[in-house]
Amino acid sequence: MSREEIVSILKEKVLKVTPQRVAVLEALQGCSGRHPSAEEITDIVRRKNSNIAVGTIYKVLEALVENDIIKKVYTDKDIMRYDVMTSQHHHLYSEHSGRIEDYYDEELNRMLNEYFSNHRIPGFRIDDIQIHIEGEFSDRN
Amino acid sequence: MSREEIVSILKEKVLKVTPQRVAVLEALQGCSGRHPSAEEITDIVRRKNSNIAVGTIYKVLEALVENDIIKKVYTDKDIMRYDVMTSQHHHLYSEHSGRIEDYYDEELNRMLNEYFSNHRIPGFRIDDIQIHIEGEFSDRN
DNA sequence: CTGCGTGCAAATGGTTTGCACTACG
DNA sequence: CGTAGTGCAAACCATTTGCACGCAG
Repeated sequence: MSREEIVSILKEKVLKVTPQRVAVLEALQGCSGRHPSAEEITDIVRRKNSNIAVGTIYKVLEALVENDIIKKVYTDKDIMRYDVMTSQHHHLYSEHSGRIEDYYDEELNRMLNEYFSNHRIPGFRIDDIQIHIEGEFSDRN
Repeated sequence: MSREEIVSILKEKVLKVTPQRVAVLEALQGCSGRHPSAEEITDIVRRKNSNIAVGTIYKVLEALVENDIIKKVYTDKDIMRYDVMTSQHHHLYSEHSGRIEDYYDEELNRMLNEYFSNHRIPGFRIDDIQIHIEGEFSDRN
């Protein structure tokens, strides 16, 4: 996602293109797969760009979430984490280290989508399906 | 889960059987499927039983989570919610109302378990698989 | 120009913590 | 009896909010 792409995404959603919004998106994009918290994003932006207020980070993140540009990652902790919106994927969680990693699996997606189109849930309209896989990373850290 | 069962579960985990722990488990059990927050649990316990300190609620919940008697429910909000441990099940989330409902589906469990025993994830040991189904409840509120 | 977006600092509120007291085993 | 558990209130800290100022469209 180049700066150009970021700008066009923001324009498409009729969001004003500000240096802060671009910087936050670049930060998120830069550590894609790490699912940074607001604090980590603040650090990254401050290191690379000019200063930015913490309140602004939260307001920017809120605007991006609201416009479906990024997503909040579901966790069992009280620190929110964020994810750039890419194609349908799942997450590997390590309770032990707090690490959350993306898991892409087209075959799994096909299987799930087929399963749920054949097994409607009465009284519920499905918008999105995500698998939370809990366990432990072994070889890597 | 009767009071007797609750007592035996606590004893099995070598946790002291206190009125507070029993009350919290009864409350969780009583609104199973509602996935109450710490505050809701406090209200329920205070209504039925004697007074209980908020700090105690959190300490009790922490002990129960640590001993695999209950689970934290993954959310994208900063208010924690809890779930009694029952057989493998999934969750329906309504972003709109904040409602989280259990979804039991044996066929789905079989499919997932089979899929992941045939598709090991390199460098990751799976302990638990849970599907987060986002959407909207229609007929019921 | 005009209002949306930002910076700053104070407020909020769920959760945690420290410590004296209680009661389970 | 001794120690894990509880009550209470203060502390914590991620997130939110209000308001004056600045800049994107």
